[in-house]
Amino acid sequence: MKTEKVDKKQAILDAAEKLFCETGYEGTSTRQIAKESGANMAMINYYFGSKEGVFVEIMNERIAGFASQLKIINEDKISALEKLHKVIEGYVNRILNNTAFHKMMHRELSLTQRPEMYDKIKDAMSHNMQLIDRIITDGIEDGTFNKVDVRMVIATIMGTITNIVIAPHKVISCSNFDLSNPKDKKIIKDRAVAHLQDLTTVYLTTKR
Amino acid sequence: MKTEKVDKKQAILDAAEKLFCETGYEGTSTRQIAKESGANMAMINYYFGSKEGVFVEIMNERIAGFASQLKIINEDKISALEKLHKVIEGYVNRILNNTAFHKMMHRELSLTQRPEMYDKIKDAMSHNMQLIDRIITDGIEDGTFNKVDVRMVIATIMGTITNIVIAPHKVISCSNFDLSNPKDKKIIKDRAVAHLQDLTTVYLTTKR
DNA sequence: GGAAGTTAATCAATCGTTTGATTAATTTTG
DNA sequence: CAAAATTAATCAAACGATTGATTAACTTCC
Repeated sequence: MKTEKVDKKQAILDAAEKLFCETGYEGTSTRQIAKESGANMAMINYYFGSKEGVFVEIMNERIAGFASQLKIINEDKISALEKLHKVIEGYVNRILNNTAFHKMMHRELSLTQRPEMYDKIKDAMSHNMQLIDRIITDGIEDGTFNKVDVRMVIATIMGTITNIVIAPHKVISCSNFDLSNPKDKKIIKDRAVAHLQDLTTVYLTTKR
Repeated sequence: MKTEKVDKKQAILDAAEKLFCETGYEGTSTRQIAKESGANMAMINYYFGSKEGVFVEIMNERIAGFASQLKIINEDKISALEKLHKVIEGYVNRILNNTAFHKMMHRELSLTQRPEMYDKIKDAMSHNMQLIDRIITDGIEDGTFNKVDVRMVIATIMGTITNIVIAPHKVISCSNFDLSNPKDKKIIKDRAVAHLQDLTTVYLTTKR
């Protein structure tokens, strides 16, 4: 008997992430998840205990993948500006390669009903923020960067990317544009990186 | 007999907006709305036809208040940069004075289940975007602004503000900070306006 | 044969909505 | 003017449908 060994557990996670992204956590029923993943409803509770268990698992999985990526940058013997540009490129890439999850995460940040999840996301983000904060602060202290409102600059960098993901129509008015299309995604990625690198270069290093 | 004539209809709208913001549309039940507003459950359908009717009414009310505000700016005989600074100040003020609604609107943008609502929000935003687009484009054409990726600059301005509203912990790490506290809100407002005006000034007008 | 995986059937709880009745205010009529 | 008719507002109760979760039986596999 050749059962197609597509891991049911993973299929549930994938389907749930897709649906949670599209219609929200409360807007998605366990029956939808079961149908979309091809698993029986009871499998959700069998593997994850509850609907929220699925959600928590997705978030934990993704957040774990967060931290492992940006360590090396800060050890390179390159200028603060180059470091920042590397971070921007990495950040844009990761977020635009995971737009569904990023939307989900951001939406969860704007709700109050799962405080533990809010804190978890906040902690995961603050890690990245501290990295950027350190890069910019170092640049200011060694005189290569202007004195700026560091946290606001970070909010600008992250906010720009998030805004592009959630409201791409702001950037591309073309109606048949689709972020899930690899070609369109590449275009947006390049534009976002170019813009943010240019912006930070001018704003942080222009003598005035 | 002087019954306290607090309009039940408005009470429902107020309660619903508060709850929709805190726990999302799907996460809020009509029973909660009824309880919070002090109205009977049936009044929701009596006045608005359905739960979604309440939601649509809230959005329409708010979006209507949107358009009426920014007309004058573009007629002033002031420079493109001054216009942009005025727009930034107005935008920051409006969004930080309506953080709850703005969160709700932004969350709705990231969902796919109510396309008409998505389009409605998109249209309301595009109006403002065209205004900013025009200001920057004019500045570029008359030579006072550098040639930049206009839509990306807009995404940066709007994204920064949205990011501050939804994730204020990024800007203020102080734990007992509260955006609903007028004093704290004023501080954030001023910082956001100062940052964005400084950023746009440097980025758009620095000769290079 | 027993642990792990899978299924259909079922559970109580909650969902948004509707109902029929009642009250209070307003308008019409004699 | 006052009785009658009409309207708007409000209520408790109930509706059918759906929710997340659980059960118990069945299958698969080592």
